[in-house]
Order: sequence, then structure tokens, then C-alpha cells
Amino acid sequence: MISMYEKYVKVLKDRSLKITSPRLEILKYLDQHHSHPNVEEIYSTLKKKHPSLSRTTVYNALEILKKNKIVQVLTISGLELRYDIKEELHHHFICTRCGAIFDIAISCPNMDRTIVGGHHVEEVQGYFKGICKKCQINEKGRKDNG
Amino acid sequence: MISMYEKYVKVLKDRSLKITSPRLEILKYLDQHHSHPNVEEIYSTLKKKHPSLSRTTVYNALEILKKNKIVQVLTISGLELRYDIKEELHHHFICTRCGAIFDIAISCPNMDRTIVGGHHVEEVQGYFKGICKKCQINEKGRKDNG
DNA sequence: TTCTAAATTGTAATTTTTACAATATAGAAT
DNA sequence: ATTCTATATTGTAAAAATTACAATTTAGAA
Repeated sequence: MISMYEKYVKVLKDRSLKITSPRLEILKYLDQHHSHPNVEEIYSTLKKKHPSLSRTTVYNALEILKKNKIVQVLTISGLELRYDIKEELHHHFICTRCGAIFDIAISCPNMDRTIVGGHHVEEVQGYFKGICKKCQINEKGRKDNG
Repeated sequence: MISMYEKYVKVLKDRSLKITSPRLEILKYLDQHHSHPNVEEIYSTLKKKHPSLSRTTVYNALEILKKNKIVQVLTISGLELRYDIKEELHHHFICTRCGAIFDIAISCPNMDRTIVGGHHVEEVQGYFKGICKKCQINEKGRKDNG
């Protein structure tokens, strides 16, 4: 039987990173929850099943995964860092009402740029901020009902 | 003689905001320094000429100016918020080596979008991260010299 | 000039992230 | 399998950015 961690082991092995339980758990969490969680969400969720987990370990592991381009860091919130498993390039939308972050799959000619203004580009992030679909409906209801 | 603050008074008046010394100074600072400063830079610089200024006032004033769309907040750093007087829409580049932020004037079809993925857009930010022109030269020199 | 809502100020608390030292462990070498 | 070492984990404490809040001051209207 193939372990459910097999794919995450491979991801780490491919980068010559040590296979550790916290790293596997964090990778699995990000792979299964595309809510762009912050550190606290990852930590508190995993802590339940792995009481020995340290918050610092989550920070350390995410830092290593970021450096190895396995995860992506979003600064969209301005309040805290949010994390995402790296897949195809895409933009993001954050709702200023509920805080939810959504992937935005639109074509963008500037996404693949390797140079802008003479500077060497290593990462491109497109952020949209506003009110999400769901919150618009709630807001409408609130207004309609006084 | 027209005060050098005339234009900032107008900006505030146009939004029915009270004309206060901290607000005028902050506006002038942002207008004259397009380095995308953080709160600490604004505060410590203005504090020299206006010793009674409080850090909280800088936070409060920037919050008001942001709400009134007079200044723009950049979350590009992830470490702290950086501020910019709002002018024509443009993207930004941050150097991960020296922290400098540069305006990037490139055309972008997604910049004027008012809806993405069904969500209502109020703000669009395009961030590029990498090594700036200057740091590339320094880095090269360092490598060449061992 | 008087008045009041709003702004400023300073302190304290909160939140997020980093620093660091002690312990534990993955994986290589034996 | 055992030993070894560089690296990872852990917990506590510190740092940095931001927010909360109450007291004082003030802009601008009456």
C-alpha cells in the first residue's frame, strides 16, 4: 500500500530536503486546503493531531519550503502572511470584508516577465482587493432589510 | 504668498477632512519622497521637525488618507506596510536584497478590471519581486572578486 | 467666543515574526 | 544494526508592527 504521504516525500526528496513529520503534515495540509491559510491556522489545526508540534517549526518549515519554491507566500493581506502550494501561476483576490482569498485564473502578459524596469524578476504577484461574491449578497440582503 | 501646503490643504478640503498639521506634513512627505516609506520612516523623519508628533497619529492619519483614497498602501514587503501618494495606476517592484521599491510603468490589461471571478474589485496591485539593477551590479562585483 | 465632534497624543496591549539555545532525529557512514 | 553529525524540532523569550484606549487638545461650525 502506498502511503498517503508518498507524494510529499517525493517533493522533499526531489529537493534533497530531509523527510520530517512536520514538513509532510504541512505539505499535506496545504495540498488539501487551498484556503491560503496563515501560520496560525496551519499550526492550530495540525497541533490537534500532533500535540508536540511547535509554532516555530511551522515557521521554519514554511521558510524552507518557500526557499525551495515548493510553497508560495502571499503578502496580500498586509496583516499576516498566507501560504499556498505552488502550482500554475495565477493571481489572487482577497475580500476585505471576510478575509477570504480566491485564486484568479486570468491571462496576464506580465506574469512571465523576467525583467521589468531593468530589474531582475524572480516572482510576480497579481492582487485584487474588494468584496467577494458571497459578501456582496450578504451586504445586499442587509441593505434591503434595513 | 501661497503656502507650500496649499495643495495639501486642497486635497483634504476636497474630501471634507479636517486640516491638521500632522496630515499636511505626512502628505507633503509622501508627495516629496516617492520611496514608498513605511510608518517608521515617516514618523522618525517628521518627528525631528515636529517633536510633539505621535506614532499613533501617523497610523491614524495614514488610515484616514487610505480610506479617502488619497494614499495607497502596499503590502508588497510582507514585513510592514509601505505608503504611496495615489497617482496614476502603476505596478511595483521590490528588491529582496535591499528592500527598495520602484514604480513599474508597464501596460496591464487587468489593471482596470472591476470584476474578477465574479468578485467586485476595488483595488489592483501588481507586485514584482527580485534583485534590483543596483544590487545586481554589487552582487556581480562581489562574485567576481571572490 | 463658545462649543462639540473629531484629532492628537502617549501608554499599554496585541499580533506576527524572529532569535536562540537545548534536545531530538534523519540519513549517511561504518 | 550502530554510531555519528549536520540538521530539524521544540519552547521560551525578544523584537517589530500594529491596534486599543483614555486623556487632552483642537478644527471649524454655530
